[in-house]
Amino acid sequence: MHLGKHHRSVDDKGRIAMPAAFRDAFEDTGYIAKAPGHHCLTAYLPSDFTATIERLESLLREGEATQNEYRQFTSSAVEISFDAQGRFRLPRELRDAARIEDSAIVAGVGTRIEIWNPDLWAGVEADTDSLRGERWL
Amino acid sequence: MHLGKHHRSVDDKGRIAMPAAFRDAFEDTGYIAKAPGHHCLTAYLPSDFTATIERLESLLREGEATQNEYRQFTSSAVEISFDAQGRFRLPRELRDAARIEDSAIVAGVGTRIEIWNPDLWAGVEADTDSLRGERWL
DNA sequence: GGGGAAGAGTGGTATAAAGTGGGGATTTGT
DNA sequence: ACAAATCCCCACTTTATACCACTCTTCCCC
Repeated sequence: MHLGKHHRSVDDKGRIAMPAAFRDAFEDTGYIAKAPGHHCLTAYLPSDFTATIERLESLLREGEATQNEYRQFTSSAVEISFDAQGRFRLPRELRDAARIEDSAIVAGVGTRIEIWNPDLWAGVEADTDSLRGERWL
Repeated sequence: MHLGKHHRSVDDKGRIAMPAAFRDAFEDTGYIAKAPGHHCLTAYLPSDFTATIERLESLLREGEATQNEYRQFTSSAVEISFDAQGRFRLPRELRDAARIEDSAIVAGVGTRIEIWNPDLWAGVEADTDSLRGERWL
């Protein structure tokens, strides 16, 4: 369970410090991919990533997902590792896809961790139309 | 598991640098063939290639594949080797088949590696109709 | 409350590796 | 024998990786 929102600088080499709250969940590596249909990235623990891939491959065999869907997800993904300071490197390709420049929001979203452009994240928080917490609080 | 998208130049000798992320998976050689039904090429590790051939031959015996299908796949395939810089040579025949000229996209697509004309790859990424990630994220 | 230690976040530099281009010898085919 | 293609080096540029240094906050412990 990942919780909390963290603002992080992104230096000119694309390095981002993984918030300490999330860091311990990763052993040495993790995976990052574009979140389909959203303007953000998703970070996965190794076990979560392989489970996700297997879910997608299963849908592919059943004809419930397309080859292009599979191509987009796998080809956007990268394996990450951490330096001695707990930072990982976000390739330019992924930074561009999520419009991330010199800072980012790393947010724990329950089952997953998302990485956002701060301005786009502000849009998430500004979206109060769909708030109907009375149904689940 | 092959992941990530890499843009590569193709020089006038048809040489392409295999992305370092994939290179280690190949020992000394590999195989490249036309991807049936798609406008791209597929690169195989030696073990994956023989497994693919055996799968196709099995389908052939069961009458689930045609001799022409078998002819097209096997005759399009070439064995590749790598120079000291990690590059392989893509024969003109295959470059023409995939409309590859002076640059290419080499993409890790989970179980396989694909080689695309950059413009045709852009079409893959533009295909958002089939994106329904909420089903497997 | 003050001092010190530990951890978190940020920035820079040096070294290694990856990617690219080209020359020239050798082989292949005509 | 000649032209074209292929192979084997070498050289250069860019990018990634490892390492080191500094600041700031937090948390103890005295």
